[in-house]
Amino acid sequence: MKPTLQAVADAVGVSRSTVSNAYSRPDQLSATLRERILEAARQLGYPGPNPTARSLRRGFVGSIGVLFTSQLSYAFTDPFAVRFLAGVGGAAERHGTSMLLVPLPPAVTDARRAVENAAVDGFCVYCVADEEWALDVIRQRGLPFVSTAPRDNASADERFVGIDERAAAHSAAAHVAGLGHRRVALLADSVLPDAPAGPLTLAAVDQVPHPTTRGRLTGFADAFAEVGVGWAELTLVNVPGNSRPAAAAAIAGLFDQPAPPTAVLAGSDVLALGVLDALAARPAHDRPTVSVTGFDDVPEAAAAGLTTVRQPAEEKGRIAAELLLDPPADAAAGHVLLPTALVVRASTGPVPRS
Amino acid sequence: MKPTLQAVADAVGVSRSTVSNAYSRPDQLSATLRERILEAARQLGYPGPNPTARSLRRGFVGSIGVLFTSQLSYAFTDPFAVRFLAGVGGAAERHGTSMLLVPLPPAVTDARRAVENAAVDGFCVYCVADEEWALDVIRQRGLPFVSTAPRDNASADERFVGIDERAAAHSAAAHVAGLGHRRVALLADSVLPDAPAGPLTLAAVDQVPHPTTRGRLTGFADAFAEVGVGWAELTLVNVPGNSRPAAAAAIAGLFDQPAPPTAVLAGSDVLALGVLDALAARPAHDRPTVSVTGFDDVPEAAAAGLTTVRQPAEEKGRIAAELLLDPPADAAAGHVLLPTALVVRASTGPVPRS
DNA sequence: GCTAGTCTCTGTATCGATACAGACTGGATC
DNA sequence: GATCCAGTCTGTATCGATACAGAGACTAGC
Repeated sequence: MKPTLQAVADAVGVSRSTVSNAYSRPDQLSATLRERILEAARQLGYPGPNPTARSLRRGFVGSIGVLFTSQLSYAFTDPFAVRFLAGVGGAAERHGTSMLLVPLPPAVTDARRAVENAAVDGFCVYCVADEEWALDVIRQRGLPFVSTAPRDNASADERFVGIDERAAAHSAAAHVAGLGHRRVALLADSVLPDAPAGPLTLAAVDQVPHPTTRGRLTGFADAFAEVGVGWAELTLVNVPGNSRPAAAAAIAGLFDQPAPPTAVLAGSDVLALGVLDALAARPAHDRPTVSVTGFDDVPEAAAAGLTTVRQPAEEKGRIAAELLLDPPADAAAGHVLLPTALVVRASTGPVPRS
Repeated sequence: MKPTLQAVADAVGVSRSTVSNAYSRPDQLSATLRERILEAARQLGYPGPNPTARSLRRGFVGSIGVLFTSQLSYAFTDPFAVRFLAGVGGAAERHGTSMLLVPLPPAVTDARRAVENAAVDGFCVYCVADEEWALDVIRQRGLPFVSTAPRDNASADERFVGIDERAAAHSAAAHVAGLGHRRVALLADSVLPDAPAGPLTLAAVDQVPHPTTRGRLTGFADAFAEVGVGWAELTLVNVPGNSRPAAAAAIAGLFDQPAPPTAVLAGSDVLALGVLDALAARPAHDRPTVSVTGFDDVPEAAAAGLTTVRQPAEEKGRIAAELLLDPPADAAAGHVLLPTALVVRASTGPVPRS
């Protein structure tokens, strides 16, 4: 059907190797012969070496995988994820490498298979949930990877780019505590798997399984412990899924309770924006003054006047891809902590006198 | 190094074929033998069939390519492109297919090579510039593709999903014309390749090379022709690149001219938002009242109160992927025109009395 | 004139799997 | 007891290229 490299070789009367060299190693043959070969290829409609066959023989593919442990369409909805992807894309582009986005089916068995079958040279693991099984598969395949979230049993030689979640969260909470807030709600995505939306009682913050969420909640708790507010006095609110409507729904009832929180610390900007939505949805005469903080500093946060913790999203993606594409010789350099900064905007203020 | 399928076969004492069947065709062997094989594979650390070798033999890859004729990092900056990608991603996910984002180097020779080398089963071509060369390569490779923008020499059997650019643009312009505007600027990205930012004189709209841009500009011109304003009376403004700052820079000087436009029709929301930025940047006492329209209805448009033409971005991506992944038997069904709608918001109003 | 060295090009082995035809069992059918 | 058949498994050919060692031809140097 489609001509192969052999067909071109036969047409020109040279060996297959020579045709291959005409494409991949121009210095291995004379310019005139090379031109003759390419011309013959053009005549025959030969589209160049088959990428799959070439990858098999060469032992690498020329593309890196990005793994989201969530719906692929969700990834494009999350502004932080999009900035991250932009960073990965930029680095990949500079490196002449493609990006493979691998959707993971809900069932773990199928998802494992998807990771096993991805034709890539390595993975950037952007996790929104527990992804240990995925790393197992990647290790088994012998592929390099970079993870972007802290993990409980990460080994020292694993490449990583991320932030100090706990310290970053602390900065936001300390700001809110400094404004005098003592009745505070902490809002986070999937605090416990399958927990319902709304307030959730948890004996200790250590029980939160997902390391990122645990890190942020711990940072929040740290800051309030410093002003004498213990974990048990904080209201923990679970949101199943990182979306504005979900956050709005989870928080809505809270403001109608006897002693409602005067501040809400959210584990992401998306959640925080959902809290602002919930407040905005109330009639003006029944709208409590609540301080709200987010996390990430996505583009929408600035427009909404949201106080938040900035982390460099695009940078994170860029560095993740670079750590993968040209690994530093020094193992320590493979562990990158990015700076974060508290960005104070209009969404936080002193406790209103009631 | 890493065990191959052969190694597993040897360990269990069966043929390579049988091990292959254990993975890919479980009905071809007894359940007990299959279990023995998978167990041995686990023992040996065999990560499952090599994706590349499998693809070579089977003749397909299990992933589709998305081609942007622009920087990959740019694609994630453009809100419309992001929604499009979300649509493609959702469809790919449902189909169990991966998405390969292929960055194209600036030089055409290199870019051709990139398209030749992409290991995919087909392409969604999201073009922001002339992409005929890319389609040539894809056709030569014998791969299916779906394009999402009108093309001048598209053949009837090519799959396509898009909108009636001209009619959609007409609806926006007719709205503005109906408000009484007669001094109007048309703003578009890359009207002519390499043209400088700012006003551009063009004898006729047919001279615009890019079909999408030409379609929209023609629609704008149509509506004004109907109220007696000819092409020559419209101010055409070129923006090199679809970004807010570029649009702001290109339009800025226009409002200081003798008879400034009372309305600006932009070829995309991003450009329109740039116009609003340019206006907002002026001191309040020197800020002309200008009606502005966009195109696409990206999420930011609603927040900015921008009058625009809505086209279903995510739907476009979804349908593009579906046309690629399960092609309709009927060729006519492979050509999908999506509906558009004029969304009137605060950014357009009657001509101010001066 | 002979050895070296450089340029080109060829031939064979190999990358790691899947497809497909066929061989072998053991029981059901008549 | 011969025939058929379904259920399992094997063996060989093949997918389309690249790597690498080596063969010829040709120039240079002494």
